[in-house]
Amino acid sequence: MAHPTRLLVMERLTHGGQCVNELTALAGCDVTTLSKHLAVMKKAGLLQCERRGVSIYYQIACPCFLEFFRCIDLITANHEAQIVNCTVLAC
Amino acid sequence: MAHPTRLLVMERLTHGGQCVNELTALAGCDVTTLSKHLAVMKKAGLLQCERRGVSIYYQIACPCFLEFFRCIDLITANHEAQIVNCTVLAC
DNA sequence: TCATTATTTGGCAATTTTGCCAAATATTAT
DNA sequence: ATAATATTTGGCAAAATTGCCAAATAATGA
Repeated sequence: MAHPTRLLVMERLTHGGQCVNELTALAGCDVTTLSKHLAVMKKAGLLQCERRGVSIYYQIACPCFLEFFRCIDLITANHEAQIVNCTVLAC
Repeated sequence: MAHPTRLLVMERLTHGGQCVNELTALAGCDVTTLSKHLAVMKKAGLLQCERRGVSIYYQIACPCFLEFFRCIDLITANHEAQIVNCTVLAC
């Protein structure tokens, strides 16, 4: 999951399911590239997908994943603060 | 952080700080390899370190990181359950 | 000071991951 | 059945990461 494109997709999916097409536009890469990213994350258990007509919608498989992003945001915010102000903040 | 050795180290560090030497023994790789892993995670803001005499102790920089592991454990447990029993479990 | 132990850094070959192309598969509408 | 749209798969070159060696740096104790 530690790939910029994958993180972008995951963060987008925390706001609701999306089809491959739309995620591709968001990521700005080839559709086959994104499809493979999605396949890897699905296999890992991070995503589920369901077909709706002609499109396939991906969504996050585990609600607790939202906490993960909150954690990451706190870590990076904390880290920035350390770099900029040289102070350690509780997070 | 998405590397087996790094995950192993991070999980170990959730139980308290450790010096490079001990973490190396745990990971079973060259000391220089582990040192580089630690440097990367420190630079990313995941770890802090402090010298105590001759050794350098690394520790997790952000308490909320514990939630992350809980989340990952839930995802993988859920995923296993889906593979084995073909049922979707709440997590 | 010198030797010893702990850790980091530079360098580089080996491995792994990524990303695009071409082709295949699946669904829907005509 | 055929065409059009959406997605996946196979293949492979390019890019990134990893891991070990040799050497450097840091602290401690004799």
